[in-house]
Amino acid sequence: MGVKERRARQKKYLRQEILDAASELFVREGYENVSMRRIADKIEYSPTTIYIYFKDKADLLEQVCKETFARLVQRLTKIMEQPGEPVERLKRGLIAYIEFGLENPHHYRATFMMPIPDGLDHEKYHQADSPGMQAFSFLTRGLTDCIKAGKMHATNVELAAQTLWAGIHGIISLLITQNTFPWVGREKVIHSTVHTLVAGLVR
Amino acid sequence: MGVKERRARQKKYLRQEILDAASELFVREGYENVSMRRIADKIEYSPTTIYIYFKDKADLLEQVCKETFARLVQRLTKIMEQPGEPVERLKRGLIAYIEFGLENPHHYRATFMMPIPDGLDHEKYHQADSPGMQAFSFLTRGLTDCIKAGKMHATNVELAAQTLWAGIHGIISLLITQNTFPWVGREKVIHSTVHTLVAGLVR
DNA sequence: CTCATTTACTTAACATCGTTAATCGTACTC
DNA sequence: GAGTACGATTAACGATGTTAAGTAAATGAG
Repeated sequence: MGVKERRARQKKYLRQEILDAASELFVREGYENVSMRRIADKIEYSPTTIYIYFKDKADLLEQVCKETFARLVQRLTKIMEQPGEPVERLKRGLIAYIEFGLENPHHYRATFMMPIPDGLDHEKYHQADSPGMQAFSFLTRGLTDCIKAGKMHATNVELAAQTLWAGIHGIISLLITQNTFPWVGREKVIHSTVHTLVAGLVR
Repeated sequence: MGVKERRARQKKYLRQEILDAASELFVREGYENVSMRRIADKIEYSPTTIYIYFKDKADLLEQVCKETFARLVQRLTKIMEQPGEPVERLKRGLIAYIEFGLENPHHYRATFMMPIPDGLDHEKYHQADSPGMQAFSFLTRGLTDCIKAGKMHATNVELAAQTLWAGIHGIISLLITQNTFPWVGREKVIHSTVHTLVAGLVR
């Protein structure tokens, strides 16, 4: 009886269709401008159907972001596998992270610039296998590589990684929300941020 | 005929009352959890009355944030007036900015972590007299002080200020939204960020 | 084949939101 | 005292996220 399997396959298919529709709307408009009804319209189902596949709107968009951040992890993996000078490699990773954030401003905003829903999720969030945390772990890995190569003093690696994260998150989120600010130049300020952070850590 | 003046005074008084009520709710709940109706309830007026004094919800909360950021400007002014070593003074300013952001997470989020409403505000925002920009100008001032004192190379000051802003904004916004993340310690990571940025710029 | 159960989905509705139009009442002007 | 300007209100619109109840078809057992 492959009937169970077929049904499961169909469910999975619709689930993905919802994710895709939500993602597309989400990319064009922001989180708050995407309504459940519009997503439902797009896939030509009733709005309540979505609630069979996802707990609520927050859950749905969390899954959407998860998909997107998985692509970031792929990109970072590729960079980290490349040989060469570790500090340069770390810098390339930072730049890639920043570019990713600017390419996917709505996803980035949803995952890192939204208040974490108060509740008991204190542990559910920030699990090691979540794409966000995987991306973060690249920082610590890149840093330890630098230390091993003697390019950096072996201070608190975790602290350094968090400092680095703060820095690149800062430039991403500012460029996203304050895009009418008279920046001295996007590329320039991105490069300056990365350079300043790394220089400050190597010392 | 002081009648016109009295009316104006009354208007101003109610306007301030609305601002205060909105601010108090705003501090406790987030932007999205404060409704016009609840603000109206608090001051015991009808919801539509608010629209006589403020264009819409965004306008009202913008004014609330303006008030709050004016306090930050005061604080920064006090710090910048103090004598002493300019790099240390700059650092104290950065710390004060970060502390302010963490003390007023909702106001900070509303002004710097929200998508700028698309429209023609491209110039209205980022006016030099807005408290946000005034606060930013402290960075350039602090940096030029350092350069004058020979503590820093005279590279592009504007670029350095924007880099600094990105960095401190990063740690503020991350600590606000990702407060369940296993930080190595709030104070530690704040200090590390400031130190790294300044060290990276002085080089 | 028949009947009961499960399953996927929809319709209807609730509470709440920001906001506008129409209206009311009163304090002012003349 | 009549007319007016203005502050505030009531009622309503359209839209939101979400839940409860209902429907119709596919599935399983006898």
